[in-house]
Amino acid sequence: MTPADLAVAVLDAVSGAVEAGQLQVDVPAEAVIERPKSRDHGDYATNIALRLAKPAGRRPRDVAEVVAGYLRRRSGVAAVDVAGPGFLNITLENAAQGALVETIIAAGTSYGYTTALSGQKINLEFVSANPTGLLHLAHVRWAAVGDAMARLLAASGARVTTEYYFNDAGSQIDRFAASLYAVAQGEQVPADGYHGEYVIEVAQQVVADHPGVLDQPRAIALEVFQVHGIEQMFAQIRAGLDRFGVHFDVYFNERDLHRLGRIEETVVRLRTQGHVYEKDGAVWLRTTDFGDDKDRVIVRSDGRPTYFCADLAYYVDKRDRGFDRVVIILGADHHGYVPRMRALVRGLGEDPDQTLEIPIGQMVTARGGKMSKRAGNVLTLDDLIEAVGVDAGRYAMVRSSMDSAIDIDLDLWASRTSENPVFYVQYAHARIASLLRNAADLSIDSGDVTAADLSRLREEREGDLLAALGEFPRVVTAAAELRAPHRVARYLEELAGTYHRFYDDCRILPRGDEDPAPEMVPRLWLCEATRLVLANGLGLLGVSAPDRM
RNA sequence: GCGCCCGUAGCUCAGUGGAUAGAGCAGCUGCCUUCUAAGCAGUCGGUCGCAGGUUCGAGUCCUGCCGGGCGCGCCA
Repeated sequence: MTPADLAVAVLDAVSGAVEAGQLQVDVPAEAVIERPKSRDHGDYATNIALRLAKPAGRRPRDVAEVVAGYLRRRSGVAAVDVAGPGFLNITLENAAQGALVETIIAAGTSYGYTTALSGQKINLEFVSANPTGLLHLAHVRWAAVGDAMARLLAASGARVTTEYYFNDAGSQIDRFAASLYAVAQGEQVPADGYHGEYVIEVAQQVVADHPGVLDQPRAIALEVFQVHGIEQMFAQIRAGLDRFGVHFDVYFNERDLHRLGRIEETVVRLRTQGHVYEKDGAVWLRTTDFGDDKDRVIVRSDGRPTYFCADLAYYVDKRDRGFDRVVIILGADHHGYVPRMRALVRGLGEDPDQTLEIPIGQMVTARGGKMSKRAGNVLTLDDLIEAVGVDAGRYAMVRSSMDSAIDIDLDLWASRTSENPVFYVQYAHARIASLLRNAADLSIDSGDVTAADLSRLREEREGDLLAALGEFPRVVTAAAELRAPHRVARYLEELAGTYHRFYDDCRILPRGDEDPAPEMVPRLWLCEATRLVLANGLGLLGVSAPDRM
């Protein structure tokens, strides 16, 4: 019996009481089932009586007694106690608990997947770094978090498209081209230009690919450096993300918005809706009508649209492509962008609470390891991969809440010790894989899971492990709904610990020439179920689940 | 000045209004001739920044204050 099954049972009990006239209350849509921290409080607990007491006009403990009476009749439920202010503490029968293993084995790699978000078509944009530099730590964080989020949303039934917005037009690009040109000519990079060794490398490559470029007039040379410099930067960025295991469904070029007239269309649409005015030769959007703290320029006095204007057109384009939710992960250094974007959505006559979501992630720093000089004084994606590897890099980025600024200790994440959380989790997986190999070497046949006597799983540590495994689908759903992949990582760390404690307490394979214990087969299935959950969870984070370490 | 985020054990951080606030690391004490000790057990450690409020119940929600991070451009 899973917590979800139990929630249904609890609601059925409430319905039964209502139908029998013992309770006058609307049956709620959901019941909260939680795992009590203390084993004395049963396998599961629900606060349903506390929630129903007020609408029912009864004391919480009275409601609890009534519901408990019905719940006790449910098969699989061994005991129901009313405790404290009115909690129901529920103990399951061993067989009902053990049956979870069968559920997990049957679901296999899709255990944890739900339909919680089915019907939602979500566009998830992240990273979107300008092709004027290498990806640094903050970009890496959004890459890891965004990719995990995409996997979580998909696992919860949403249709997800991941997208990287590629700014290949505008003043930053011009500055980048000017920097390349200056370097190629052996001149000083302009003060507002780009620095770092990578600028020199790119400039040299452009010159190598286009030998006559420096003999061309300045305007033409700048164009060459711009087009091919961006091309190279973008190739490097994509290659790096590839190595990191992050693959976008769509790489969207800002240029296409210009080329296809989408920006013009958007300005016209906003003008028609009366949210636009002219001042000082520029075109302004009256975002203050919709909660922004100042109005925003969308077309500059020289006639060029602002980046913000392109962003508006991009949002409209996503909506036109049929996405009912536009999610954009941004760093805290861009959070000022949120109110104006929301204001725009209102200006278009849509409700930003329904269609737009901008999770803001706090900044990342790193210490330890050796710092790279290649990009100036910042740590790049490649530096991180070199320092700690892909698995540890991704895990380090994804295990903390986006709301927390993090400081990555490179020495810790590079270490192959228990200090390193990713090894702790991966080790549990490898340990199980090793155990299952040994079982195979001993020619042990576990048969079919449906034939195993799973009611034999009645040790306390077995119960703890079963309960932890039962939590997984809810953890995945919550992580998806709250856009909080770190919850999966924390859960896996707990699950790994619960497994290690089980392993320490419960012998599985026979020693020496002992005969196999009757618990052996059910325990082997319990191990396999745990291995599946660890592998599924790590998979959602984009981290490998090794069979050997 | 205004806005967003953070403040929880010595350190790094979990904790979608529920019971006695947790984990890892660091410190101390134990456990390997048999399934991976990259593990486990025990122990030490807290006015959940401060003060009010809402609630049967607040680390969690509201208000104010203190401290830190990040923003507030016809840059992104």
